[in-house]
Amino acid sequence: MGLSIGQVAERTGLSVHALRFYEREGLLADPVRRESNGRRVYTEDDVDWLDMCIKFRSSGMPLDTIRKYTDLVRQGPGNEQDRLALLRSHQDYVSAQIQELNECLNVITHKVDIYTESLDEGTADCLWVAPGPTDTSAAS
Amino acid sequence: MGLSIGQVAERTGLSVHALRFYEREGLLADPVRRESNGRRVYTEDDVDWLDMCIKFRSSGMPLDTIRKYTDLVRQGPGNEQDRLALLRSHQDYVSAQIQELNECLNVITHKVDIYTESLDEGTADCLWVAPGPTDTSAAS
DNA sequence: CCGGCGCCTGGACCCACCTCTAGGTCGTGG
DNA sequence: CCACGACCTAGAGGTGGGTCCAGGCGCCGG
Repeated sequence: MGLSIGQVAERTGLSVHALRFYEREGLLADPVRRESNGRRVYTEDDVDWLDMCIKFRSSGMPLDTIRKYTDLVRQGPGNEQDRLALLRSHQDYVSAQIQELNECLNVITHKVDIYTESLDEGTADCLWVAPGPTDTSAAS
Repeated sequence: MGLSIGQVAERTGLSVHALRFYEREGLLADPVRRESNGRRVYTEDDVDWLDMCIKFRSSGMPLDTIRKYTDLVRQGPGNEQDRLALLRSHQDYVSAQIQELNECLNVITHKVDIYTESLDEGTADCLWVAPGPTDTSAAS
């Protein structure tokens, strides 16, 4: 049931270094148990928590905010509104990000299409393309 | 028709510093014209190009890659396949990002829902929630 | 008994991406 | 005439998020 840091690294995809780093940074609810020799022993719950942290991170939550959330959880019941607020705020952030990325994707796809067409038709000229929908102008 | 760096900053949302920085980094197709006194004069096309760079950046394209793209464009016609490859690759990258963000959003939304329910029902207990769909366990 | 692995710590380092500073030039308005 | 604000340059500094290294321990197989 106890996992070594190496095993956790393998499961989570985080490096051993990063795992220690995250711990130092206070991102783990409990500071990880140790064997008598000082080696870390992780539980499955630790791994679950880390997976969540990874989701947070990969959706752009700064370590600092993860730490705040962790602190709230560590404090135990009673601050659920705070946790919820934090989560909701991140939820909004992620939604906004997705929207922005979709816009970017549109622009890029538009450009890809133009290049593709031009190449298909051999008219590899006039590839100065603006991001606008009605293109008459400059710069691509 | 000519815009000062300050005006461009305002339009693009980039800082004056960032605009100079981008120029130094070779992200502008042409190295920006100058007035006799050395001040930069931007055209509308420059702004369009910058807007595109911003789209690239905000979708995670590193400056380095933007520079490569810029170089290709600067070289003129003949390398459209290369440009297209670069764009397609970024397109894939952005799509992947969107997918990942959607997964993250699901997880977060799931947690938000759980907290919301619990708070609604006053059962502000047992909020140890795992990211999995069938939650029986630990850590949130 | 030795080599090698996996782990430990603290701190130095790195990278991308800006941002800010110092020190200076114009040009305009009061 | 002088202050002010916008601009210029080169280069230093800062931030976030790790990565890596030196130096060391404990255990295991050969």
